Amino acid sequence: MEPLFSFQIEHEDTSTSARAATFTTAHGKIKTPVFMPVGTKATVKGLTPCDLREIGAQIILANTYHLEMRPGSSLIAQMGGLQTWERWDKPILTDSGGFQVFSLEEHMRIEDDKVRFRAVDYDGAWIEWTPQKNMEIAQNLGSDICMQLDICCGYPAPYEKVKRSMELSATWAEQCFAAHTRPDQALFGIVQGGMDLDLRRESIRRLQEVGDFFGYGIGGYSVGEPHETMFETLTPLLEQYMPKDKPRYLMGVGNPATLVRAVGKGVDMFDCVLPTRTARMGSAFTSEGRIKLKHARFALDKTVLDPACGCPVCKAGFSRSYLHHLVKSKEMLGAILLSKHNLYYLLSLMNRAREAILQDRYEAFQKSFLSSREGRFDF
RNA sequence: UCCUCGGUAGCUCAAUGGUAGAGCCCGCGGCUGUUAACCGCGUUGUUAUAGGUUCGAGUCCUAUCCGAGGAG
Repeated sequence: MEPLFSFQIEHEDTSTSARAATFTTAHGKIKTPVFMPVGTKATVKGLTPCDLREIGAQIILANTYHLEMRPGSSLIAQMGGLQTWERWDKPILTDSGGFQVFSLEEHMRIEDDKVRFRAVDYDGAWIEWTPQKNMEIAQNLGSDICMQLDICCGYPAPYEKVKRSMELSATWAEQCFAAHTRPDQALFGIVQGGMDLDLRRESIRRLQEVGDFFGYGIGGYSVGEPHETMFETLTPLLEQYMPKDKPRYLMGVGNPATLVRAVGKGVDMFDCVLPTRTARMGSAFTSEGRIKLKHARFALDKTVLDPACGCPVCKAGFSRSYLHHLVKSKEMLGAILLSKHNLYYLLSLMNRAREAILQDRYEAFQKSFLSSREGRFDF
C-alpha cells in the first residue's frame, strides 16, 4: 500500500540550493515550492474555494486556536471535518496558537507545560493552551499537516527570552509528537531560536532527538527584523543544518523578493497574510512593484492592475480606475478582487520558480527577478 | 411686511467674553504562521459682511446680506 504521505524531491538546482518536489498528502499532491494562502477562521478572507481553485491554490491554512474559540473543533468534527465543512477538498495545514501567543503577548503568561492568555479577540476569558490541546483540536479538524505548538519571539528580544522560547518549543514538540495519533496527518516540528545560529542549531538538534517529524517549520522570522538579518542565520540553517530530505516551511513570509531568495536557499513552503491583508487595505502586487489603489492618480487609469498578469481579475479587464473607486468607497468587491489578484501573483510566482528549478536555471531566474522592479517590493 | 431660529474647515457640527476644535472627506505612511474591510500621521479657516462695546468678541450690541420655520 502506498504511504499516505511522501515528500519526493524532483530536482535540485545545481547552482543554488533550490529544489522542486512533490508533497503527497491524504487530500492530494502539492507541487513545491508553494505559497499557501492563509485561511485562519476556515476561510481565506474574501475568496470562495472555487476562486482558490481558479487561481491555482494547492493547500490553504487554518488555525487551531481561532477555530477552537469559534465555533469549536468538536462542532467542526460533527460537521464532517474541516475540508467537508468549508468545501475545500485539497490539503489543509493547521497552525497552532503559537503565533497568537506571540501577537497577544501582553495578555499572556507562559508556564512550563502550558500557556495562559486572554482571548481578547473573543470573550476576553483567560484560557489555557497546551501542546495536547493543540493536537486534539488539529485531529478533530482533520488537517493534513499539523504544526506543533510553539513559542514565537519578537525582534529584538533578549537572549534569555529567545533561548527560553526555543527550549519550550522543543519541549512542546515532544509533547505534540507523543499526542500525534492520526496516520492521515503529518506533524511538523518548528525550529525556533531567533537570530542566534547556535540556538537555531540546538533547536534542530532537539527536534531530531524528539523523533521523526515529517517536516519542519521555521518560525520566529519576519517579526520585525531587517531582511538581511533573517538570511544571516536562515541560510546556514537551511544549507548546513536542516535535513535536506524533508519539507521546509518558512512561516509567515510573503514578501515576493524574500520568497524568491528563500527558495534559492532551499525553502519549500510559505504562508503569509500579506497578499490578502494588503489587498483589503488597497494594495496590489504587480510586475512593476506594489501599487496603492487608493492613490488619486488611478482615478482615470483605464489599464488593468497589471497588463502582464493572467489572473481572473486582470483577464476580466477591471480597470485601475474602477478598483480605485471600490477601494475609496470601501466596497467589499475591491477587497475581493485585490485579494484574488495578489494571491494569484504569489501562487504564480512560485510556479515560475518551480519551472526555473526544474529547468535548472534558478540562479538566473532569481537574479533577473531581484534586479527587476518586481524584486523591489518594499514591504 | 413682521416674528423666531440660524450662518464657524470641502461636509456635519463643537467652542462659561480669554488667541477656534472634532468626526467625516481629502492626502500620505505602515501592514509578514490575521486581535486587522485595520492602524498611524498630516493639510484645510479674513468664524456671512460692515461697524460698535470691551484690555480682549465666534460669543455682547447695531445694521445689512443669506437660509429655515412661523404669522399675516
